[in-house]
Amino acid sequence: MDLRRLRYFVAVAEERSVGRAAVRLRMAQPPLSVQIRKLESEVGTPLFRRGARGMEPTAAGRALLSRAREALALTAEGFEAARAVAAGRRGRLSVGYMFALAHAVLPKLIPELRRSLPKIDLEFIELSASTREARLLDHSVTVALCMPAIRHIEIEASNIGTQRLMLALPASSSLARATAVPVKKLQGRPLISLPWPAEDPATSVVASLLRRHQVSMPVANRVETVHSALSLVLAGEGMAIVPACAQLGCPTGVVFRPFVDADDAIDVAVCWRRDSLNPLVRNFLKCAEKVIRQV
Amino acid sequence: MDLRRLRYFVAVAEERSVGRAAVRLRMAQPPLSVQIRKLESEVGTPLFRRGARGMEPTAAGRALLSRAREALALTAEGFEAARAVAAGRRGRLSVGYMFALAHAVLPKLIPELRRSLPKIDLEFIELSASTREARLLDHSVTVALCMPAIRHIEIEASNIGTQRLMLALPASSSLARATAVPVKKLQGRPLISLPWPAEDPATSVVASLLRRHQVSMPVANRVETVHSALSLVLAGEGMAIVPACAQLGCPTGVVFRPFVDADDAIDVAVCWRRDSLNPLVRNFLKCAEKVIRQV
DNA sequence: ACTGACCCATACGATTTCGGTATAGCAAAA
DNA sequence: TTTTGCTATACCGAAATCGTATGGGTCAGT
Repeated sequence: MDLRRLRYFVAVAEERSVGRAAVRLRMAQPPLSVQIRKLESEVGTPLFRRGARGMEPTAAGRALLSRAREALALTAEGFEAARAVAAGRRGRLSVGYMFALAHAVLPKLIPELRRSLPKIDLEFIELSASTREARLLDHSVTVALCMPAIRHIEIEASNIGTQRLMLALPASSSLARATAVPVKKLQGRPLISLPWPAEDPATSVVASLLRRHQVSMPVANRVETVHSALSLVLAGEGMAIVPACAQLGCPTGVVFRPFVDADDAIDVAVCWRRDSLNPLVRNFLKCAEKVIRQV
Repeated sequence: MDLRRLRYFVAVAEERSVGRAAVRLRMAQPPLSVQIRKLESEVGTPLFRRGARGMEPTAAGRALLSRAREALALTAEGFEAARAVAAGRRGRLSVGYMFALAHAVLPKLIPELRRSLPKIDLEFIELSASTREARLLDHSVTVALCMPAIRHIEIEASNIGTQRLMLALPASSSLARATAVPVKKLQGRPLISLPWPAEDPATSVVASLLRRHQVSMPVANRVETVHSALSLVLAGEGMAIVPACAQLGCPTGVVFRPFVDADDAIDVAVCWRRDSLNPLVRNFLKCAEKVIRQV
């Protein structure tokens, strides 16, 4: 059961001649003739009818022929598939993303991925900040789109862009009349807080913004997602400080204002397991960087 | 692209260990290790992650694995299919039959064929006497069921049984009152003739029967099939001398009577091209002989 | 009928490839 | 650290493969 013999067999069957098949296979005729006979003795039945004008496959030969062709194609495809997977052109890529980035990023990111990596098996899952980390660690997502990057010993991250922080507030609020708001004006107003690691000043851009301006805002609510925060803003529970991209797909009745005296930004990052040697991660990063630049 | 390497690869992937796979393949571990590395260099990418506890297929390895399994199964099946075709257990068998045999033979023959040759691709085509020969010669049917055998230089035949000749006549005929009819009584009565080769006395059993009894019957009509003959008998056009099996499925109003003084019979034969080395023919013959004995 | 053309089969020597034994190298468990 | 359990490398003998030379059979044309 040798694949080379099958290749020889297919060539002879197609050329209906050992001599012509030998030319096609770039080899001499006698060894090819020997291989065909070996195949026949291995199968246990003649595969060709020999005539003075060439060889004609028997019914048994035709039965083998179609399967031999398939087997050859299948192994060639198997090799190609292995190479494609190794190069990150194929495989399964599961992306955990946060809702806040959905409207801003996905409509550009997904077409770009489909274009440059057409054969991959792509899956997007919306996950809250806390579950993105867990799903990354248990391998149920390959990469995560985060703001900011997940900080964890087993997780590696790459910043692919930034989003300016803006104040989200009800359209009816008196602060909404100005096109930009001084940070000081937030003093004492209730804040809808997102689950950023407030303990770590380096990552909590909101906390450091307020601290730098010596402003304190009582936390009115803690929510998991930017989307939830905006709902509570609309409900009049308070204000939120969120990335600019949250404007897209935001309910009417909530308006966004930049700060007069601050242009703090939050990092947009792609995160993945440090031990994930999946080359798709690298290709995904390239696409994501290209897309984020355009946002 | 060697099938042996793929077999080795599948074994290693399944055992997740070169050593255990070597045991399964009944070979030593080092050459197996070499073959795996050769496969990897041929594909151009690592297929396993080597650890101290064994080998684990990479994503690329898994992509190849499923296709390698299929390719192996396909070639094994190809070999088996070729053997089955050679042994006549598989293939396409197209049977041309005459309507007169349909009711008597087919209900027993077809189930027997399906039972003893379950994998063959079976086709039954009703053909008139003249077309059976043509379709046999142009390969569009494999075998033909005939009464009597086709005589042709390229066609071989095997008699598998006989059918007694009987007189088919209208129930209203005066001759129908007796349970058996003397041949002499047919003198001068119109005959519905079938296209048997009247020129050749050896094959034309009807002509020889009449000649032996020195009886002559004017030919009222010539028809292609026994079925047509019976229709004309019913229509009062004359009488027909037909094989006994035509009684089955015969229209009411036509009765069959044996001859008092003759028990001539016509051969039932299976015919096939002399150059058709199709082993299915042999197996078909066995089935047909078994079935005809029971009729 | 004979001859030439064509094609497949066989023989044999040279090369490549493969499998076995011995052993080194390496990482995790004891 | 030592032991254990893997895989990888080195080398040699055996087997398979390929190329050249040649035999043998069939068909077509003279």
